Amino acid sequence: MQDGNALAARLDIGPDEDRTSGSREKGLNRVLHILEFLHTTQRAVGIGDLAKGVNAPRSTTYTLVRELVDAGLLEMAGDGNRVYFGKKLYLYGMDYVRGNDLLRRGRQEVDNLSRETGETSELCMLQSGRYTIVHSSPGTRPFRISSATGLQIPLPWTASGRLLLAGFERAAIEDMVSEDDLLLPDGRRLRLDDFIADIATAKATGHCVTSGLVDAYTKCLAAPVFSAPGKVEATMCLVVPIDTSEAKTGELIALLRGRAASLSIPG
Amino acid sequence: MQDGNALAARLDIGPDEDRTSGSREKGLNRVLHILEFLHTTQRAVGIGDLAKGVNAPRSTTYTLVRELVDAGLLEMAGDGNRVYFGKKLYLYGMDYVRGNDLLRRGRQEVDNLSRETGETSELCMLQSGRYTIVHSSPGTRPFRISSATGLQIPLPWTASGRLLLAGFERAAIEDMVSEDDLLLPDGRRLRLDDFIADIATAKATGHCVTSGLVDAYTKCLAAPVFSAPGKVEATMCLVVPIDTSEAKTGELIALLRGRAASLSIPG
DNA sequence: GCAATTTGTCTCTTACAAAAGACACATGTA
DNA sequence: TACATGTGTCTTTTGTAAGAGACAAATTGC
Repeated sequence: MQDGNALAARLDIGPDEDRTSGSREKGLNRVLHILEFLHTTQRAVGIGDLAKGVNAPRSTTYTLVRELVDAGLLEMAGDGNRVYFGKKLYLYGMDYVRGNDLLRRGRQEVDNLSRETGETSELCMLQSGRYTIVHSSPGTRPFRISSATGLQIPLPWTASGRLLLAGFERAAIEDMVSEDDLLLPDGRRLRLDDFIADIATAKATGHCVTSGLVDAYTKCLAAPVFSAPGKVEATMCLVVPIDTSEAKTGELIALLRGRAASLSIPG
Repeated sequence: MQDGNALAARLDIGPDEDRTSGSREKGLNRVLHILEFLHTTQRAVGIGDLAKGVNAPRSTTYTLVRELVDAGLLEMAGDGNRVYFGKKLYLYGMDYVRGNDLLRRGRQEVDNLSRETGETSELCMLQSGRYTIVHSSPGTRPFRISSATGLQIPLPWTASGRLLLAGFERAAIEDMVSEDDLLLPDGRRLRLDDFIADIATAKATGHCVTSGLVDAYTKCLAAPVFSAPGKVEATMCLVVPIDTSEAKTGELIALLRGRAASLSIPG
């Protein structure tokens, strides 16, 4: 149970396409791709399209979908011949929540925070080496940037990303961050060394602010939630207008840090 | 899309043991068993125990668990070498909720109902041929019978079961109800014909009440939620003390029917 | 201290699942 | 009327994943 080593978070399902040849794939992998595909499309999909989407043979896809539907992981969507996630997945998901204090309390705290501040608030975690918005609660502003729950964003684009990587070795970080990830939405390219420096700073100060990284109009404030001394399990973050005053920003950060700390493991 | 036929809901994952010989199983099936096993145990499980639990070869189990953990469907539980559901399943589950108006509104309505009445309230659905508590909200009574979400109970034991089967042919009902299901917790055996008669009554009156069926102290009131005229998609139910007065019961049923109707598809 | 059990990783074999592709039947559209 | 496009179900073939078993290392128990 050596736990310090860098092999902790390896994701080998390869995003998608790099399966160049139509090589034979394990059924389970096909299923994982199917689930992931449905997650990204966020809507019921025809089986034909699904086959294309995960680029699997039609026949195979039909078989797998039938099995998954029988098992309740997928359901035929009401209208016709489309499939989407099924009740079973919901039930398993609730089991996860039930077994996970942090998530349960975190969701609560995020909802509170966004209600109290009026800003969009999010709970973020590392999910197989990627930054994931686990729960978010929209603010009351007319224009809110809504990042869907479950969205995966490159780590370097976010304040939370910098905090989440606080505990990792350089090698592990290099593993998790691809070249593409360093290319910001506005076209600038972040240098890996700068990113790693940011991480160190974030670790030291105990919070992180990024301005105009994912889009030009927002600032992102983040604070770490610890599951053990030094181990960042999650972050809470607030998304505020980029022109929010220094003073106000400071206030919010203080609030955020307090809440995040209250979620952390006692010690 | 013939939908009247009885083959609709067949669950062939066979509970567990009847796999007499060590016949070779598809990986996907093993995975489905693993998920189901974790769902029933409701706690993190060691991989060895898991292999025993789903009675699969250890080597296979290790392989599958590793793949599932890499994919994020499972997670190694904090303490050591146990696994439980992972964040991915939570995310997929939330996708399901998002894509499912009924569930989303139903959860809300159930929460309201239990808050207003002080009684335990539940949203129930048919899940691959079995009765499932999809969401429940505990009442304020000192002794509350808490049936965990996701619990699967034999259809004949419940008021909701009678409503959920309202649209089905006799043959389909026979398919879904086993001999064991007809044996009530108190040892009495329900006759299938009586059960089917109950279903007809429930369909006609638009609600259903059962007294002391799952336990001797409670009454269960249920009302149907329709997804189309005649098609019962779900039920809402209230669990109240068995000695609740006729008058009070009538009141609650009226309330319940109203709420359930409000969830039903417009028509 | 030495057994007995459990854990995690490896190798090798063959039973069998994934894939290819043919088929029947709908659609829509030039 | 022909012609493309999509859907759902077959059968056949073959590449490989599931499984048996052996192993070292870590945990137990007595």
